[in-house]
Amino acid sequence: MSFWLIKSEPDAFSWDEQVANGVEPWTGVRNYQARKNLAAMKAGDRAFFYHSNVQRAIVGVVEIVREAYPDPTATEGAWVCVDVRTVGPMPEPVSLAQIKADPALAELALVRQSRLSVCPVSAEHWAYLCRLGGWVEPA
DNA sequence: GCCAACGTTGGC
DNA sequence: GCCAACGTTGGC
Repeated sequence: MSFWLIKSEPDAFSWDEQVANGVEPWTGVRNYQARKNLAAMKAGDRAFFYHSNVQRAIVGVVEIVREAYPDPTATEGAWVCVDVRTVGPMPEPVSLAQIKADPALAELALVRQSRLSVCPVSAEHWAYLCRLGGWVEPA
């Protein structure tokens, strides 16, 4: 299983909307590196849901339930999307400031390449971030 | 609102 | 194929 981090501007699509919708097509990615990451996702992989721009924090966890398929919102070009399902909220959202201040997270793609909207997360970083956020597996 | 980083486009 | 101009993203 692989781990990821996906970004959304809360003004465009927020965690609250993700929770309300349950399963959501993750569309609108128009960057080749991000597309490569989307295409590498497998059903059952997990991703952090990150709020960019106004909140700048990991606010929840989602699971990939449908692997890459053509993005219906793309009017040109071979862009793809995946479907993600809400797993649960981070009990204590992990802020970007907190991540940047932590030497153990210096190698995180989120930090190294701030503009990439779909980033891989190593298993070690995943476990570490889950601890920081007080993540508990839902029953 | 500003600016830095970075991706894309287009002229040569 | 290089590089300048420009657009977009995202942190501050």
